[in-house]
Amino acid sequence: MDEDLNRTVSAFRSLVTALNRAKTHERLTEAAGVRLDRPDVKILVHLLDAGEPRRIGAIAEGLQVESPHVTRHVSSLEQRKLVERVRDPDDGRAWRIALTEEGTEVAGKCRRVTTEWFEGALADWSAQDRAELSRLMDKLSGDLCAHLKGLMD
Amino acid sequence: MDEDLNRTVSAFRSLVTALNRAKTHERLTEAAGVRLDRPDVKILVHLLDAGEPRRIGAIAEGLQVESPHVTRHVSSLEQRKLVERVRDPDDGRAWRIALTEEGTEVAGKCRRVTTEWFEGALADWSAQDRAELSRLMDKLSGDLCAHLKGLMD
DNA sequence: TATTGTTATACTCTATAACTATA
DNA sequence: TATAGTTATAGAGTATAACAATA
Repeated sequence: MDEDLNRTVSAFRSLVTALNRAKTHERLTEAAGVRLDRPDVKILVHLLDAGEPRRIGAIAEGLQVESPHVTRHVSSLEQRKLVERVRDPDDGRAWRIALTEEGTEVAGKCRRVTTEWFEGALADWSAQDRAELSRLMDKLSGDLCAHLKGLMD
Repeated sequence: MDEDLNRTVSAFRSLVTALNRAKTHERLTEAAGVRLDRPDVKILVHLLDAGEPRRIGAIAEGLQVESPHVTRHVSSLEQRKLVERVRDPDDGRAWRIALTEEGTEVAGKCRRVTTEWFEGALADWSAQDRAELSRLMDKLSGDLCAHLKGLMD
């Protein structure tokens, strides 16, 4: 009977529920001043975090979705000039998806909105608690993702 | 430039990505030995956490979804005898959704699987880190949910 | 007529399967 | 013929709108 564990899981569930809400995404795009659906935002922010152009398969792997899904959204982002296809330097016959200048700006705005939400929530926290949260969340992420990956094979 | 903040957000995103994956839900239902879709599981676990029968509107509010969505899934769960409608003690003309005995068992299995994933990930952690994670995650959940709720009006 | 829930409908998100291209 | 990606299709998830019921 681990009370800490239950509280952790339950708090995590509440967070996910609040952040996955449709209205939450509306607020995000409103605040960022863009008109993008959720997969679009995920792909742009993923590319921004990666810091370099990535192949379709790598994006799908990173976002844990199937590649046709990525293909469709990348095509639409490409039409809107937010991403473009560039040659893969490691493999001349392949392409990578790169953020355009505008895409970089839009991705930055979207990422910033989420970050600001966390920032707002943590505003009254001590520097020590913020540092501890960061350390433990990062550790949890690493350990839980590894644990789950182990279950998938 | 808050490095802790970025790490917190980014770790959180990874966790959500891994847990929202379609295959993750497959593993959950496999491990629990049930055949339920994601909304079904969410509703059952929500009722179990609540510890008492709840009205449709309250479930929708708790899960942050619209009520027609809850209506549909509750109807299907009712047909499968996992939930049943009982009179609202506070308001004789209204109904509440209650877990049946079997529903309680199924909900418990589902909740336990997720809890065990976290448990597995935290197995090597010190008791102190586990307690700190629980405290900080709970605090984050409260503060961030409140912060977001403030943005929704 | 205000509240709560339901029915009907449509849109968004994501998966699977079948196909294409390229080496 | 393996690999990466695309096209086509279908299913899951959730929202909106219109309606019904009950007080």
